[in-house]
Amino acid sequence: MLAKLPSLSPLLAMLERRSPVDERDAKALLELPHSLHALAAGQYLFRDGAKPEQCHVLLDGYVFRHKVVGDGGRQIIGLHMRGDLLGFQGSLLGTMDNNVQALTAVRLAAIDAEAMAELAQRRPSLAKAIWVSAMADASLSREWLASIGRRDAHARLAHLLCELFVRQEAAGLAAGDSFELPMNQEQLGDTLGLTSVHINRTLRALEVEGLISRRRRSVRIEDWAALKRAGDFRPTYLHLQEEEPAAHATSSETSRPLFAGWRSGSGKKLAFG
Amino acid sequence: MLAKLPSLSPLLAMLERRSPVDERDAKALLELPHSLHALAAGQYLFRDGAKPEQCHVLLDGYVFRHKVVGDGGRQIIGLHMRGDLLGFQGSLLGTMDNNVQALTAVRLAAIDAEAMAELAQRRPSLAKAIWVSAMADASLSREWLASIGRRDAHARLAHLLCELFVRQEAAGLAAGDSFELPMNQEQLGDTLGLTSVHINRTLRALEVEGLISRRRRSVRIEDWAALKRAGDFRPTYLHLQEEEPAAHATSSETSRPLFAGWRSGSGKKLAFG
DNA sequence: CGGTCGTTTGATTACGATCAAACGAAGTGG
DNA sequence: CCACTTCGTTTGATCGTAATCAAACGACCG
Repeated sequence: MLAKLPSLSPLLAMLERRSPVDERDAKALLELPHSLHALAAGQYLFRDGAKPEQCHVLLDGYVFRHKVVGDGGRQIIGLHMRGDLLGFQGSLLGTMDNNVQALTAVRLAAIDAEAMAELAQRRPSLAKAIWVSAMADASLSREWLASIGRRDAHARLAHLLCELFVRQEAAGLAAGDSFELPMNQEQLGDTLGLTSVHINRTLRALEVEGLISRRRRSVRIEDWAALKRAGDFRPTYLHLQEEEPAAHATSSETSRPLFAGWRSGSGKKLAFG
Repeated sequence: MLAKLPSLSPLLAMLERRSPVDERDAKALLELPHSLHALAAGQYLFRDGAKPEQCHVLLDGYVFRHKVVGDGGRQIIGLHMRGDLLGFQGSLLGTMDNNVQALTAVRLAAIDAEAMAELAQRRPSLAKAIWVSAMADASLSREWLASIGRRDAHARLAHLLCELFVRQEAAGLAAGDSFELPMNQEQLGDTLGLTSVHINRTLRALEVEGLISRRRRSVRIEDWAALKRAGDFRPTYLHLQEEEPAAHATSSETSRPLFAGWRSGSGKKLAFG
């Protein structure tokens, strides 16, 4: 009955990017009842403390999650783009512990969370795919944690730009070597734990070093290798199938030393496994 | 057939702390085949880049996850204690993107990841409980992100101490108003994105302010209300059933303003939902 | 053409890093 | 039982990255 391209196909595409979905399950997913909505930039999808009963599939535009700390500071803890599933975790946990807000104008499809959970229970390949996408999401948070905790402003910003580029590319949103930076400098600061002033200067630095150039909200990558190096960017944590251009052997990850920082006296290591 | 207390009961207890598990499913879980292991402090459970085929239930001791960034710095991205399930996410994603290492001497049970996943597929209440615990884990990362990004050293440390206390209490590990701090000051620094020197001074500050006292690796909470205040600690993000002593109305979370930091011109807010 | 939002730049401050060294506790071997 | 070692904690002095405060500038909009 659905006309040409089903509304939920961006969700399916996102899931299939990380885990195969068999044909019957795909069909069932696309036929899930849903309603379409449009939001202006700044509107909330979920608020901290809310009890979500629907989850949303992001069809177009950008969305961010954030937490507000005691002194009024805001930390952006996640960015979402086309295909991402929002609020599924909140519906499982019962209560949202963060805010989800539209970064740009946004189109989305709302699905009953119960129906979603029930479908996942009956469709193993879908359940797996949703699991994998949720775990990949968590993986992003952990990489951000490492970035904010242990990289300086320059590397942090370079890392975020790399991530945005690769994710947009994977979602079919990046054109060539340019991508959209859907946030202003204050929001960038709140994402990286910096101030907007410092973002401005750091952005400028990346530009004069010849790593990127900007025009309005669009960023062009002038030197991908150098940007990756500056940001210490290794895309494994994104858990996307395709491993980037090439020249990036995954096996090298496995053979890294990894003993850095541990100086316990207990002689034997690796006795387990 | 199982003698007295089944080995996997800490896992079941952890799951039931967040989501009910019905009796048949609980029994099936406890009967999962597994092998028991002991590790010394410093040994690795999983390494970045590994492809785990087993997951581990932590029976005793403490474990931490960490990432190593380009310049050799280490960021600790998670702490685990009795009952926690480790490596399930890694087995789903196929490749570990962080290291999991014993913080103290540790006892654990290893379960075949396939068997675990299959059991979850056949046992709805278990599947739900595992989902919820995984999502709660992700929720912790997000709170840590907010803490490292937007709280100063003093608040960050106070927040971590609050979290450790509440989690140990929930796991039945905290005695009265004292709890174990299973890490040294360098590890605390790597957890909070600070140096060990600064941890030392901040710890001292919390002590002279009368919020805590210490003896060896044990911390006693001298003023819980003040410590929570100092750390901006609101335990919602832990997603534990019990909501702490009392005097903490969850509904107050819902009614907070939450507009802080957003200054978009697009007049209407909250038009959605 | 004023008004608002976002970007850019400058001057100063401060929080936490870094460097360095002494001290204390626990374990080891003579 | 006491040197001796090792690991962790503590303290001091100085440095540097990023915050803060302040203001001008630029772009878009009605």
